[in-house]
Amino acid sequence: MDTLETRELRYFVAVAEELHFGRAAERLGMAQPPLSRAIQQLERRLAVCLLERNRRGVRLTGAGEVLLQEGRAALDAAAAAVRRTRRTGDAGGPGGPRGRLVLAVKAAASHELLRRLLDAYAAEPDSAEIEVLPCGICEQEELLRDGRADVALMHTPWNSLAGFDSEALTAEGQVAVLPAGHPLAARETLSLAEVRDVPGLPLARWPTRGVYAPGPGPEIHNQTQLAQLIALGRTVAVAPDSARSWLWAEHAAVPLTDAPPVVTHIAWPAHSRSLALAGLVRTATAMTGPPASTVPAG
Amino acid sequence: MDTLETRELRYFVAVAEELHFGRAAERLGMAQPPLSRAIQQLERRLAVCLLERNRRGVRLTGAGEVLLQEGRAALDAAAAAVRRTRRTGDAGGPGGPRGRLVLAVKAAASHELLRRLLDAYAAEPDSAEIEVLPCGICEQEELLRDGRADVALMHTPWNSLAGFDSEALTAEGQVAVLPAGHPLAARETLSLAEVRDVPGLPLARWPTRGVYAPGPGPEIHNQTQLAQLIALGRTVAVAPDSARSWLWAEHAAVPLTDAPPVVTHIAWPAHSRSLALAGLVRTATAMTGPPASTVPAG
DNA sequence: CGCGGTGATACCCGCCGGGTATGACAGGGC
DNA sequence: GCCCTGTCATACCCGGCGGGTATCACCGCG
Repeated sequence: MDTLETRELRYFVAVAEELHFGRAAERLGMAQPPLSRAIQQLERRLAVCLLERNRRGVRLTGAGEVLLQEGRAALDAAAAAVRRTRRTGDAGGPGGPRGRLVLAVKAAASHELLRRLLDAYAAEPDSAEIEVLPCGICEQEELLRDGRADVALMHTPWNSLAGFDSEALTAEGQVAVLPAGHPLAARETLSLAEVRDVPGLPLARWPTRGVYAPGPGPEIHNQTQLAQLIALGRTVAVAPDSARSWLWAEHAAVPLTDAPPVVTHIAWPAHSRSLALAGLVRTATAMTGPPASTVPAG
Repeated sequence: MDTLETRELRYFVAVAEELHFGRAAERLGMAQPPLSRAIQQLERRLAVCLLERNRRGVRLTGAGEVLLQEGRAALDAAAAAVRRTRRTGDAGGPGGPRGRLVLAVKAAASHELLRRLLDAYAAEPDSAEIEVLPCGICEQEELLRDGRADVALMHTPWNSLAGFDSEALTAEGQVAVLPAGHPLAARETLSLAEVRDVPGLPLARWPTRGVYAPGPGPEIHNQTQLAQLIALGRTVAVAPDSARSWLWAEHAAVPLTDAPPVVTHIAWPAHSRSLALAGLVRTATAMTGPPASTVPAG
């Protein structure tokens, strides 16, 4: 009628991502014919054309693009429902997830802040157990959406806070991270423009909101890989001030004068009602200074 | 395995809301035994106890409360996927919902702003058709979540922007709306405290984020009802300045000195990629003054 | 012109979602 | 104490449909 089963969404998303019925069916662990039929039924029920079948491949229509986007969100929501329910079920007790709270943190970022936060929260009366889930660059948003995490530390402008509740915690400047021997490493300060076009030293690219900007530099997936590439003199990176904590001897950090500040936020799914989460957020905001910088949404 | 069908979510949400298998089954248009079995299967698959069956009724466990909340969100997301896909499918064309855009507006609020916005947007080159969906107080959030609307005008602090992208448009003060003959109606200004305890004239209550605060005053569901009750001398209300536009002769408006300002935002589901929506938001922000007041989330 | 690779069709089967009938059990009225 | 009522659970059956296999229709290509 006017409701979609998650099975149908799963099927469509698979096809829309693969743009190939056979591969999609394989990914779903099923045969191709039933998948074709399911998609046809879907299109008939929605009375909408989702895919354009040219011989040789498949393309998405406008409606298909919308369903891909919205369907992913719906699947994430369903997965989140399962995960969060399971998590609270383990520990039991009413009033939301009381026993365990999964905190997603970019690996090796916000290290000092994280330590202080965990210590301060553990000292609170009846605090929940915090499981720290280290994640790749820019992965926090996905983890929050699909329920693998309950709360995350995010860094604007790298992460997007869209769709989440959040509180700003701290702000910091940015530095250029260079090979120690590089001529620019001796400078007191640098500008973004200077760093951007160092001859023979392309700027490393990491994803902003999940997508890599085009450019000549290498695509960075984790901080170790980045450190190595810099140490090898293959790239230069722009990173928040706190990155100094993981620099090697072969690295040099030079403050940037005109880079936007990096703001660390604690973020969680909108409308979360967990007591444990509320306590953690209260601890975090109280710790990093009173309501100097809070987000208006609330 | 580790995925929930929307059917199962629908069933559980019905039971969790009714707290009664028989009534829930009736609401779902099915018999009670299969519903009982479905919920049992659900609990077994999640390996979590969701309901506490005392003889004489049913109660939610902590996990059950979480699943109710998350399940509603997932069902909304699935419904939104259907609705938005259908809407764009009608008009066809790639690049997101191009043909029609549904704008949810509190009936009779922001009237002047709305008119200007619609006029300005219609004047844009290749603008989409805007369908205005008038809605009850505080209903916009639900409409955006389940896809009945694509974009909404919201008013903090009445509405919550949590979970949405938004841009602030205008801010205005608030006034007390009194029966014209009332002694306080002659005052130049009033304070919230003065309005709150006028003898024999309890403050009208309308929902903040969907829930009514407790109090002696009448619960307001729409603006006409409110206007009538005020005119009859049964209640007094606090309303934004623009409410003056719908006042009757029997009403009087007195500015409040210490009420928080009401900010009108244009809000839309996070991560929306519609070109038409982007155009509307651009028009709205450009119209109400340059980037004086924008929300940081991007 | 045959071959490979695409998605669609035809057909069959077994599972499971749903219905009906009934049971188990507790509370309340008399 | 009794039975009656209202609740959810169990037992059993059936039909639909989701999924599999085999095959077709079509096109591009060497």
